[in-house]
Amino acid sequence: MNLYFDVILKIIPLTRLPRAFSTFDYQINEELKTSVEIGQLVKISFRNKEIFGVIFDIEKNSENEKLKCLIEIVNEIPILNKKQLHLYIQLAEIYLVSPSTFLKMALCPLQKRKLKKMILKKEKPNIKKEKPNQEYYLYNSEHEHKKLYKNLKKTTLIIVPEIWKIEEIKKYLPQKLQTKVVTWYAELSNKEKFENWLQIKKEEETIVIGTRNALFLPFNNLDKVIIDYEHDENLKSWDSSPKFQSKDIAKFLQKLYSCDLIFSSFSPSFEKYYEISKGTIKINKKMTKDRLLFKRKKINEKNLPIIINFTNKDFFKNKNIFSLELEDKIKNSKEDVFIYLNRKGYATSVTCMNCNFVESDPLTGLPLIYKKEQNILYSPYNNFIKPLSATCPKCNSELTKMYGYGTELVESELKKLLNTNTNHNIINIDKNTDLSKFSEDKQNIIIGTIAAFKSINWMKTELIVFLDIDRQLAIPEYLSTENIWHNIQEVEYYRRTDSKFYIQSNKAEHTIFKSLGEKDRIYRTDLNNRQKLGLFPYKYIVKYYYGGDNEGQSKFQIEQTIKNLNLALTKISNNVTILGPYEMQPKYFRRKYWYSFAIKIAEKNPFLVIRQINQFIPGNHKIDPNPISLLSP
DNA sequence: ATTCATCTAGGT
DNA sequence: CCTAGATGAATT
Repeated sequence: MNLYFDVILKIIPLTRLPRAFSTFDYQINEELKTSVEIGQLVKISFRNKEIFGVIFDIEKNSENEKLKCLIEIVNEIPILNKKQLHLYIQLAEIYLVSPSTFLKMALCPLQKRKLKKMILKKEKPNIKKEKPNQEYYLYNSEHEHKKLYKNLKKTTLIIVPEIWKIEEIKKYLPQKLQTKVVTWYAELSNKEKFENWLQIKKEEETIVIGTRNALFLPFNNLDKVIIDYEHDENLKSWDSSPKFQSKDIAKFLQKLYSCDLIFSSFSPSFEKYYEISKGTIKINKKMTKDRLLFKRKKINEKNLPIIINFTNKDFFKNKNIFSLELEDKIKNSKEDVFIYLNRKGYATSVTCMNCNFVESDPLTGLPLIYKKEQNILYSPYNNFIKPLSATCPKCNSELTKMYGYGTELVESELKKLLNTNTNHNIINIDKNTDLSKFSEDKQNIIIGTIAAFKSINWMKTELIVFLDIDRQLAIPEYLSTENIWHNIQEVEYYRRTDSKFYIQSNKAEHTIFKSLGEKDRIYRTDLNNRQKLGLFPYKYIVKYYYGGDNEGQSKFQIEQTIKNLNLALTKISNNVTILGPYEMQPKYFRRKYWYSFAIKIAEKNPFLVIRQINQFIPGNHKIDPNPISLLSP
């Protein structure tokens, strides 16, 4: 074979690889040598299999190494440009994954056969904007929301937090633009992904509406990126690695394509409120003289949510979950009712009313969950099971009772309350919603978690109830206040103006409830608090964590890392502080013991610092920049 | 990560 | 002696 030895191709294989692997070296034969280019899609032999790869770099082979040979160049026109490649590499360094992870997200749907037919266009040099804009679009109604999508042009990427919102946005577009829409979300089949991917590559002008993974598609050019429902936690990849926040990635895209960037929502995130009030991001609304973003409402205004004071005593003594007032409202309702709970399951924990003892898992330290069918307590994180005792193990009091409850208990209580033979239809919604359960002619009473929001027919709903908001307020995460706030605002945004919205709580004095008529208050109070504690958005937080086979080793490992990092930090930046080490909640999870620490970065560009710091992080550690939870792995 | 080879306990 | 499952090394 006629091998060409003086050139090495640095190739990123399109297969999932651990963090430590970035590029692999290949050589190339004489006839292909002249047409080789950075960014081309190529076929390589990797682990005795033929797979695709992307040429990342072309170097001189000074060592005269013997290497495997490139099989073929799939397409002469590069599938990614240098800037895009550079971004994926940069992101890989930040999120501690192999570059192949991001390349796979960009090029995931490529299939062997069809590829040969693929026609790629040579890139046209874009006329780049002098100064790309960053703006906030606040909308208070569907009408205002639609306006955002009225004058879309060229190529626009719209990111929404959940799949079902893709269709919602699509309907907002003018008719003639709707035909140009390409959607992108994980549940598309490989075939659909390939077709949509091709369309994005081929067409000069497309409008892409998708969930967070659409951020990594290789666009030829981008005019505008819109992050809608900007307050929503699902814009964060919180459950799978790489754990990116879409809003962070969008800023990288703005640099790459020099496109406009719009964040929008009916309920701005606290972080964006901070930016708006600081003037770092422009907004489409005028602030008042007092620099308030929202108009104040009179407390007696009929459409404000109503707080029902429901003390622990009511709950324990009556053995009831509804206040009398609520029972009355539910009984007298004629149209749909939506009862919101923040978690599913039967009971969350068992507690003694006398001595406050809580039955907990000895391993994780977390409260055990009561399983009605077997009358047992169990831990969801391991196999720990324990029968429920009638008396408190600590003080022998008989007052051991459930605290916290799920949709099942609400369902059975509702049935008691309403008698079963009447004209209503009780629906318990979990993640797998069956829309056929909804009745057209009967009154629907829907019990659900946040997942139920998409199934509610708001025009038919006259009563909305938040039942156990106290439990959500007790979650020891700094973002929990903000999340509850957005939950309430989501109802406020969607519900009919003549509907009633009741919130049952034993913390009626909480700022959240005081803020219902003057929204700016909760933003300022919570932001003040975050400033004091040095949290986001005042400091950029990065969580590092590690799970080992035994507790001591995990703790030691994290302590070592912090030690090394402290030494390194003197050279990197003075504006970084370390929080921890601390054990995670739950500390035993997926057969590992988890320890963690977090860093707080007070720099304009935190990602530069993160890339430097990551060099001192061992390969077995995980990273979560801008986390939604500091405690859980 | 995933593959692929080697090792091991337990059964025939 | 065979095999399913476990363990571990290597990927250009």
